[in-house]
Amino acid sequence: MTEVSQYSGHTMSRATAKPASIADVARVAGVSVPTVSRVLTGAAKVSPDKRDRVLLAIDELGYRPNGAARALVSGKQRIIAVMTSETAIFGYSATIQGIETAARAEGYFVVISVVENPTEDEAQRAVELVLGQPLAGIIVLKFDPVGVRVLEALPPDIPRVAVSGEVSDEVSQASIEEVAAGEEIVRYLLSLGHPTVHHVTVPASRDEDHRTTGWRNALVEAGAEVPEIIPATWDASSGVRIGRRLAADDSVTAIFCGNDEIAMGVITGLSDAGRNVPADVSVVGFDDHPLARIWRPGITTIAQDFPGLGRRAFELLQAQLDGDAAVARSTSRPPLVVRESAGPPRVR
Amino acid sequence: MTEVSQYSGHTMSRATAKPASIADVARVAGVSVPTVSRVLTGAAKVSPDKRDRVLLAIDELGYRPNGAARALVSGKQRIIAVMTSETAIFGYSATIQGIETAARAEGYFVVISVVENPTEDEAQRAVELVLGQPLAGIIVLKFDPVGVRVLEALPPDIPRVAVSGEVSDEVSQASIEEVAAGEEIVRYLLSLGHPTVHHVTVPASRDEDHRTTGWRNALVEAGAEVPEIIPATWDASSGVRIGRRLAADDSVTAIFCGNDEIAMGVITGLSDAGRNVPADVSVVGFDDHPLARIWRPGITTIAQDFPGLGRRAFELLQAQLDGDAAVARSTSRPPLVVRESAGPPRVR
DNA sequence: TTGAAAGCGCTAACAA
DNA sequence: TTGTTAGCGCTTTCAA
Repeated sequence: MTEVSQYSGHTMSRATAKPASIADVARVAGVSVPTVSRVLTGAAKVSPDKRDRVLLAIDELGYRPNGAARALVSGKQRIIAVMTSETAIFGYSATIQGIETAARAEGYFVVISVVENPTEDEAQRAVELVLGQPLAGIIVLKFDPVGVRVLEALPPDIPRVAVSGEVSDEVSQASIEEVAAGEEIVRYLLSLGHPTVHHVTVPASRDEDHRTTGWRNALVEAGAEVPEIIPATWDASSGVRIGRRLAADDSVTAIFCGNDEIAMGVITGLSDAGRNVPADVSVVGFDDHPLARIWRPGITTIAQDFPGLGRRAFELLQAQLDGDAAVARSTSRPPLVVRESAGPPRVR
Repeated sequence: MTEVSQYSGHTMSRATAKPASIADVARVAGVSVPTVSRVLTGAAKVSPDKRDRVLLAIDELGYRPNGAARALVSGKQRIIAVMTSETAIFGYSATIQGIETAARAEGYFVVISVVENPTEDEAQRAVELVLGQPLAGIIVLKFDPVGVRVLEALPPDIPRVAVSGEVSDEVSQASIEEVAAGEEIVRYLLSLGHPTVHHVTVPASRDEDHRTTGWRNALVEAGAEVPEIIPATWDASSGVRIGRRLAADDSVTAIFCGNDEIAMGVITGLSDAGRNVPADVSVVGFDDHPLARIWRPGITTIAQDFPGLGRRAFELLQAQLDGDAAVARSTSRPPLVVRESAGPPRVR
């Protein structure tokens, strides 16, 4: 139920009158245009007298410099685009937040460009549109196939950084060592005495994402059976359905989920079906979602530092903007966080 | 632990060579600049012959129109700024997502401007910086005090829309009927037989936020005692501490939380202290967080349509951009969603 | 259908 | 210290 009401009136001038230009200010202040510019930018000395008149005129006219004109003449853009398939999912929004914070500290703004489908066409169109804006550079979130397509569609002469995804020596990249982290959490489960570890995945940027590779590595290394992968969607409810299904299978004693929200869903599904976590089944996640700590049982997980990831991506981009042409890579190793959702298997 | 590695090489040209201009294209194609422009914009007929040569030249040079120049000459900006204190918290990110989706459909981009502290100074500085960008208009998220400050700092001649917060007839506003929703969920609790309802709040845009007003209204209307308000932070862990504390108080049988994440925290705190939800204490939230459905017990809550809220905000802004100077308001009534976290009080 | 000319709002280079 | 001149890259008259 939505309602829209109208209040005509008192703001008629807002959209109609065109904004004051620097020439208007110059006229009102009785000085030349460059003098106004000098006051604005502080690039050169202006006599106190004229400076005051300029400031007065600016105030009187409510003048603000035109960003497009400034960008045009200076050739410096202060906007960077983040191209992504998602903005509201935890990992994405936390990464974007990290980018924004780092960018803001350096005087840059972040524009969001969402590309919904991983098709060549859509990526192409999105890239063309976004390049129509006055951009300094682009950060591509490559958590999923959309990022891959976007990177392919990007022309070669624009500064860009990839976040996560496949390693490449063509493009600078900020990432988290997911393979090692996946190995670590699976080894941890194995060390608890589980014969093997089942794996529920979230949608990935390619056939197999890095945490899945880590899972497989650890299993093979331990000589454990490698069960079939169970795919989930980004929606935690898909985890619930999977949990209910898995509850019926007695051979399932440990489950490694692609992220914490899916882990929560799986735990809920398991509990709904009468299985206790971690007494009957151990479940671990990935990411360290803000709610992972307050969930009961607390979710054992890998603490991905998404804001830090975003910050590192921005730093890599900034290096390019400052003229450093080298392709660079920034990685970090996320720690295992042990809580209560995993334990030894029930002795049978 | 972060590691940065450098791969010098093959991309040296990227940052150095300056991009091709429309004049370059004209020269290569052997036509005049306006002809290239005509091909680009499709504004006028161009002979197939020249058109092909232009297209070829564009391709050869990897030419892309300069966004700043276009914005300057056309006077039309395609970027709208969202000014907010937060981007990663559920309600904020879901609203921003709604704005982005609606904006993208109309060919606009969204730039994020985060203002961390609700001080006049910081709001002023943020507004000045963001207005230095080529913006079409601004959407201010007024879920908290930052939005209020930002709105005060905004010059009068820029198109703007407020999302949520205090009603005003100075500025267009998209909001959700929180007062009525707050009343409804508290009445629901009262109808279950609870003598009164305690209230845990999240940080608000003013002394008392709308859902709190609704809570108070419903209590007063029913002649129930109005307990002291318990403030929480945005962090769900603060809810856990509050839940533990409240567990000791036998008079607390129903708790209305400012959002679902706090409700989850409170439930966890209550459970940690040995109290059962909803058998011993009923707890309800607000927002309908994606995890509210899979939490156990499922959280009874108010389903705020944040993406819809964002969409409506954009539509209001677009009306202004299209020359409609009237101040308008768009509201919607969010429904109560009954799950399992609330029930009748235990008979004593 | 095409090109020449003008101009968007601003900053930078040059003289005065 | 100041003003004049030029020019950023593009679109939009205006003639031809």
